[in-house]
Amino acid sequence: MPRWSPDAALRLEAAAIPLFEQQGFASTTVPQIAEAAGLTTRTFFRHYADKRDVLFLRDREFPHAVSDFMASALPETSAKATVRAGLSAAARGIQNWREPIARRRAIVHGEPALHERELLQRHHLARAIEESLIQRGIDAWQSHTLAAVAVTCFDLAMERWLAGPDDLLFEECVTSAWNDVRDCVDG
Amino acid sequence: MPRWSPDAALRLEAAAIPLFEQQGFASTTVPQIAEAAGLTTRTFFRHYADKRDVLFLRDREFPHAVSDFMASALPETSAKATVRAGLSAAARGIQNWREPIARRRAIVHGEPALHERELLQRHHLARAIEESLIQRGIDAWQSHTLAAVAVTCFDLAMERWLAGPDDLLFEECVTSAWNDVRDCVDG
DNA sequence: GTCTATATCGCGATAGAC
DNA sequence: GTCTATCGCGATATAGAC
Repeated sequence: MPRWSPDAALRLEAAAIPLFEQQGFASTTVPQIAEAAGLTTRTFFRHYADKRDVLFLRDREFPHAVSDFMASALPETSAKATVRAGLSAAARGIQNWREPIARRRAIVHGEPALHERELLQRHHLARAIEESLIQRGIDAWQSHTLAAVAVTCFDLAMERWLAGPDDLLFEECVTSAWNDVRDCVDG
Repeated sequence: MPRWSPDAALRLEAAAIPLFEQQGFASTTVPQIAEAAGLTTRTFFRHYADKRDVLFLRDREFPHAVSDFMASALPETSAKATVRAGLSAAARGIQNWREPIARRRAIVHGEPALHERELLQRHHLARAIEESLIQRGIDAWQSHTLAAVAVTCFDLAMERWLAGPDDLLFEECVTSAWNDVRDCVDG
């Protein structure tokens, strides 16, 4: 075993979230977070680019997960079907995480600086989807458009899911959101 | 005439943009910008919440312009038609500003911190559209969805417009982007 | 790990506009 | 006088340099 716990990033995240909830993001300092995690300020900034970043640890794996999923899809599947399958898979993957997601969302949406960061993360997700589609031989512009539509639908579905009852299936929200978008542009 | 020029915010913006272009955003300090505008650091922060904000002066009027336009539309016009008319009007409004928009875009997209801010601005725009639609009696969820689709299309159109030839009409790009989105969700 | 620059903001004072 | 925009000083925390 190493002298220091190897999960410093996770411990810092676990220390930060309750502090943000109790005192607010702005009035929580990085030294406070580091001390609560039993680490130093310097260590915090070695794991996270800035104070906001501690709330986006999980998001780092998303682009990787996207390219893994897209690479594993059957080559003959259409671009739209592939993307929809990916959205469904992502929806099923987080179905059991509603409560922590909602808590984190409350923090993020309560602070413009954090909201900004989340929107950039969503943009990076769109880029990952776009690149995977291009890898599959899809036209660049169509890939770009489809990726933008996908993240828009996912976001709409997320809002509907979190606003609904406890047993609501995220996957169904994705389908609803997709149909709503179609009706919007079509009707 | 007042002792101070009343356009302090504009002068700070005019001073900042060339500095960002020449030295980069990160290595330009607020005191530098203030000095170039003949003002003090403290004054900079009274007009702008942070250093990034100086690049988003124009965006402040966008939500207002949206609600003005939507309020002036005929009540019997459908939600979709109203939004599409709004996008076309906005497209015509900036048709002659391609070069400064492209320059500003180069700065913003070169710096993640600025890109973040732009994405938040786009989100506020979507909220403004959404609220105007609700004012017109449109269902809340449909307003939300339509607003998200609208900003997505506008953004796609902007990219296509800036990537195209000098005489390309932004309004046509909006139509193209809208059709592409429809084909994506429909096909 | 330590040191330091600089972004950010609170407070009090000032100077003209009306 | 009152109001508003500016200035100067100073304090703190982030964030990067060494």
